[in-house]
Amino acid sequence: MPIPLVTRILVADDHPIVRSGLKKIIDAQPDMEVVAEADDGAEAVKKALSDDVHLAILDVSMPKTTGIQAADELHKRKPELKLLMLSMYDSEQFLFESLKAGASGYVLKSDADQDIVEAVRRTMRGQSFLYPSAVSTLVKDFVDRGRPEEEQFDILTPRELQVLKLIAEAYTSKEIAQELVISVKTVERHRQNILDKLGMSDRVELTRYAIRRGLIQP
Amino acid sequence: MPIPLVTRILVADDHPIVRSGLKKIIDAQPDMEVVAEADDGAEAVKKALSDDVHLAILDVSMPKTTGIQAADELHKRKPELKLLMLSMYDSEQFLFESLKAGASGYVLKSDADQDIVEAVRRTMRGQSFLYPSAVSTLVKDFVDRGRPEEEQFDILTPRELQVLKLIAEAYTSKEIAQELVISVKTVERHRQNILDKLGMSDRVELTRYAIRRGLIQP
DNA sequence: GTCGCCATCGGGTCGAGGCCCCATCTCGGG
DNA sequence: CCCGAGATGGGGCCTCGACCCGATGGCGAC
Repeated sequence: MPIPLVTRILVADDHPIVRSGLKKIIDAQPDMEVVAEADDGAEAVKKALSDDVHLAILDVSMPKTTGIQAADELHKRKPELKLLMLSMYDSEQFLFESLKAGASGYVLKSDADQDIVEAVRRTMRGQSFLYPSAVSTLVKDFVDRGRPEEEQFDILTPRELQVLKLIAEAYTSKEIAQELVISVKTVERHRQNILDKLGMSDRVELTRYAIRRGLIQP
Repeated sequence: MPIPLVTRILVADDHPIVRSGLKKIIDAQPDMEVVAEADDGAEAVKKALSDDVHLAILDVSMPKTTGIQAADELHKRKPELKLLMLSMYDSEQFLFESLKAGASGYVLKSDADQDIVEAVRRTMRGQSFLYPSAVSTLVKDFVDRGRPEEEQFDILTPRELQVLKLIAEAYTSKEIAQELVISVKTVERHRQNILDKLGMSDRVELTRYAIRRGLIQP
C-alpha cells in the first residue's frame, strides 16, 4: 500500500485543548490533516473504523476506555491503521503495553509540539517513533532478557482493576468489601496481588498509578 | 483605562500542547493576541511584568511555582493586569484561593475551548467569568456565612507543604523524619494538621490533593 | 484431564497510620 | 510585652495496611 499524499488522522484525547493544539500543528502541515476527534477510547475506536482514517493518535490515559485498550481493539479490527500513542508520562509499563497493543509510536505530551509531525511521518513510512528515553528503556529490556520465562510485565485482572480503582478513591478495605459484596480478606488479597504485580508497596503508589492509567481523576 | 483594541495575552501552562491549543483559539480572534508563553509560575511572573501584557491566563497546577502563587505575586506587583485562571479541576479550594489571589476569572480546561474567548472579553470589560458550577459554589459559601469567625478555608504552611509532598511521594513517616531531620512524631503531627486543615482522612486523599495542586506528578 | 490463572475466603504478625492527650520554643504583629 | 501561629517533641490508643501462611471452586488452554 503506497503512502497517501495526505495522511488522514484521528486525534483522541479527553481534553479539548490538547486536541485543538494537535490539530493546529498537524493541519499546518501540507501532507497531513485531522479528519476526526474523540474524547474517549470507545469513541476513538468507532470513528477510526468508520471514517477513512490512516492514523490514530491516542492518549494513553483516558477515562472509561483507555488509549491502550482502544489501540488493542483497533489493531485487531483494522491492522492497516497506524497507531501513535500520546502520554503525559515516561512510563515503562505504558510503553510496553502500547507496543504490545500494536502501536508504532509513543510520544510524550511534554515534547509533542516538537515531535508529533516527525512521528506521524515516520510512522506512515512504516518506521517507529519513540521518545528518546523510551529507546534506552527498550535496550535495557533487551539486555535484561536473561530471565528465561519470567512474566516480563503484567496486566491486572478486571477484578483487580475494580479494587485498585476503589483503593485509589480512598475507600478502606472494609468499604470496598461492602461495595463489591465480598469479604475484607478477599479485598486485602487482591490488594496484595496488585502490589506484587506492579512492584509497589503501598496505597499511595497505587493511587498515583491509577491516576496515570486514567482509572480515576486526581 | 480604556479597553485596548487588541488584548495582549500571556499563556502559562506546563504543557506545550495546551498552550498551543489556547494560542490557536485566541489568535483566531481579531481582538486578542498571545504575546508570551510560560511553562511555570515563576516564568509567567517574569514575562508578565516585562512584556506589555494586558491579561495572563494561568494554569492553577504547575510544577514549582503554581498558577495561584504567580497570580498572587502578579496581583501585588502589577494590579492592573487581569488574571484568568485555568484548571483541570472543579475544586472549591482552588476557586477560593484563585479569587483571593486576585483572579477575575476561572475556566475549566474541559470547557476552555468554548469558554476562553468569552472569559477574556468579560474579564477585559472589568467583569468576572466563572464556570457554571463555580457560581453555585460561591452562592453556597455566601449562604453558609453564618459561622462567625471560623477559618473559612486554610492554606498549608511551608513545612506542611514539604511534608505533604513527601507523603504523596509514598515516603513513610520514618523516611520523612530522616529526610527532614526531625522526629517521627513531628512528622505525624504535621500530617494530622494537614488532614485536619483539608478535611481529609488518609494519605490517599492527600496524594490526590498534592497532584491536583501540582505539588507532584502522578 | 490436568495445569494454571482467577476469584474467593480464612488465619496470623507487626508496624504504620490515624486520632487523641500533653508540652516547649521562637518569632512576628498588635 | 504578650499572644497566636508555626514548628518541634512526647505518650498512648486502636485500626488498618502490608506481608506471610494456607485452601477451594471454576474455567479455559494445552
